[in-house]
Amino acid sequence: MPGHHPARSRRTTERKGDVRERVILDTCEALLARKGYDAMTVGDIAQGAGITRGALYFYFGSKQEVVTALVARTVEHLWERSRATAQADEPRQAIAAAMRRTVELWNEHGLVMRTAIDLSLSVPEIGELWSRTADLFITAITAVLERAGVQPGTEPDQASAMARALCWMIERTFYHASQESREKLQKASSTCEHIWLVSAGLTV
Amino acid sequence: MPGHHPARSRRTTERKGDVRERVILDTCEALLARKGYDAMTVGDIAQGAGITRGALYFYFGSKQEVVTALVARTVEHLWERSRATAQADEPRQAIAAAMRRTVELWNEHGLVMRTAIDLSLSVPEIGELWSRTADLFITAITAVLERAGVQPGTEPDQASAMARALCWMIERTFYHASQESREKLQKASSTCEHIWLVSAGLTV
DNA sequence: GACAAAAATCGACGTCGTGTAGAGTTTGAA
DNA sequence: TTCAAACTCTACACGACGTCGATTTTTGTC
Repeated sequence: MPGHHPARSRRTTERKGDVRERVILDTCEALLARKGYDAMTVGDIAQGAGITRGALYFYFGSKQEVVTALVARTVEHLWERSRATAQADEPRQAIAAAMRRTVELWNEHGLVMRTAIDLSLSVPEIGELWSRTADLFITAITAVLERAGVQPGTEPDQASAMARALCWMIERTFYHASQESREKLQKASSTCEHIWLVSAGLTV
Repeated sequence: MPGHHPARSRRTTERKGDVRERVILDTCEALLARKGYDAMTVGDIAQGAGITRGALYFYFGSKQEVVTALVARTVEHLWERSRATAQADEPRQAIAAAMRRTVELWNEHGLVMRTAIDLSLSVPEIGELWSRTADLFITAITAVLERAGVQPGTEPDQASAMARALCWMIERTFYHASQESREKLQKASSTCEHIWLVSAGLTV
């Protein structure tokens, strides 16, 4: 997101600015945890990164751009992880694996994910990023449901519609649980997994 | 929320200020729809209500207080409506009735409800208001689940935990659907109802 | 209907955070 | 060495917020 100076591609040695950029994002993440988005000021970020406001505006055009870059960095990581996870064939296993992975993601990046959700409305760029991420999950859930025998086409239990609802359930449940504690997150995961299983027709 | 002058209770004739207060909230709601929370300024609200900024600060201490009052007004209405709805005995009927009512509420007050959700984090007062509202729904869902035979105590399918997850599913699904169209809202409702039914063990 | 108290309104002010401008310094490749 | 780019800083202008004190209008009472 270094919008100002386009030609900083193909390069072996790391520019000083690349480091700064990373430090800025790290600082932003820390401040987000400590003060929250509204209370966090551009001056705070700059100070935390050891530069002045003026210098920060060389890297990012606004406070929103900083946070957008932070979200982008995190979301990038989510996508990587999603790609890396092998798709199990057996629905029960697939569901268990997916929930396990989701718990991990929220444990590691809960703060930024919550921020992304919160800012999805006011910062369209972030909204886009998050919605693309959600679509990834919805697609995956849909696949599992269909493999478990849920009809792809008939309303209202068509797989994709159900997948969407289940995705929002997981998002919101984890959103809240991740604010509390790891234990809550684990319990929330169990509950969501159970509902997912039942919805897939895999009753115990 | 007329915090400034406490002793305005028991009164038959309506003060001029009571009208203004209502006009301010109405204006705020309209602006919220047109520009969104961030873009909406205190000056905008005042101008829309036909007064100056200074006058508005006589009624409310801040922009947040105005929106909080608006949310409070709406939430009050939700509670009223919830109380008025008779609790059907038969689970299937109860679920159908609840979803029907939820669709109505989101159709009428979707904008303010979405705003309440968005500001739950940054405005603690609103967070409290909304969380209390959610608890109402969770309690209701729990009751239905238990009446349908879901164990109240055993993990992870204890009724209250499932109810919480289902509540968040409905909230988030309706949140998104109500931004699109009434049709989407209706479809979303069907899907949520289906998942709720299945979760209650009332498989078709 | 007059009059005092309360309610309501206004305009001006100080503060804070944002984003921009321009000038100066460092870095690195030719 | 030199020159352009990458980088940094201080200073400024703007907009929104919230406060203050003075002033006008409304309200209830005699």
